[in-house]
Amino acid sequence: METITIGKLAEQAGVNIETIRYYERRGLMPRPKRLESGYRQYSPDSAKRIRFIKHAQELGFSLKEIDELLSLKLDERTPCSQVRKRAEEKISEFETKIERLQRMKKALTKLTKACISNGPVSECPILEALEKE
Amino acid sequence: METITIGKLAEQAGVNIETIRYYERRGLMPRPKRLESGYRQYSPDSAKRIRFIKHAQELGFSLKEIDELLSLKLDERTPCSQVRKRAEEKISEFETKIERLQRMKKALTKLTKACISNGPVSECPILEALEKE
DNA sequence: CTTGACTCTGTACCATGGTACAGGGTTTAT
DNA sequence: ATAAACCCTGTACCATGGTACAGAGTCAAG
Repeated sequence: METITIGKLAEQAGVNIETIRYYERRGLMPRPKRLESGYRQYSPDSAKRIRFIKHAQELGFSLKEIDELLSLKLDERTPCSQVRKRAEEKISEFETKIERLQRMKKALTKLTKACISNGPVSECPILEALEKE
Repeated sequence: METITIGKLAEQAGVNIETIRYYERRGLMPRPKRLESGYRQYSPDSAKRIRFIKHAQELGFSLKEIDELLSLKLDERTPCSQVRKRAEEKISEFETKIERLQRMKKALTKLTKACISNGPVSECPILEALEKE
């Protein structure tokens, strides 16, 4: 199994080297094996984890929340009921976000249509989009 | 038309007074009319705008991006083609976010099912969720 | 066997998005 | 008419999520 250095990993994941070390300090990336020199060695799919973090941030999750998401897994130490409860909470957060994004999308779609047809549209249509709970 | 003070507005919108003044400085909230005393007067639906900002932040938009969203409207000064182009860009951003959230949701749904049935599931299922572009 | 590109730790600094006074004026309820 | 509860501006501070050195060691190509 070949391994890569932090520089390569940073390149592959599209982030700064310092960001990876920062995630390690925060506990978001596991502490990797080291060479005798102290150099970190990563498996190439560590990049997946970094990209996940980056994407989740773009969806409005904090690093703390992302940590919680990444910890959601079945193992011997955590009772299934607890895993399920936490997963279900997250699922409903996702649903709320999806709905809001869909409303925003709809509002802007309406705007582009009004635009083409020179039809009427409210002053700032997107503003209404997230209103009704 | 009745108006409200900044304190009432903050209460209705569920934010700190200072946050409203901060948004005003940032240009996210329009500068309101003032009483002779200097007190800001808001219309009650200013709260809508604040809630929009808060929700959009939860969806991963920065204040700068939110400003752009709020400026997307038809008016005399902006050519329709430009409004449309910008709206379409935003729409496709929304779509990317929606898709990613749906993948994450699916991954966790799978986890909860595996959980109930004691079925197999990958070590960290959510990690795969945002992978394939 | 050296030179350049890499890595290490530690600490300092930065941008964003607020939040918290201080010091002063205003409004309102009693 | 006076206290409590507001509001004003200005400036300082804070948390989060990085980013940037400094000073020192390591690796790999010529």
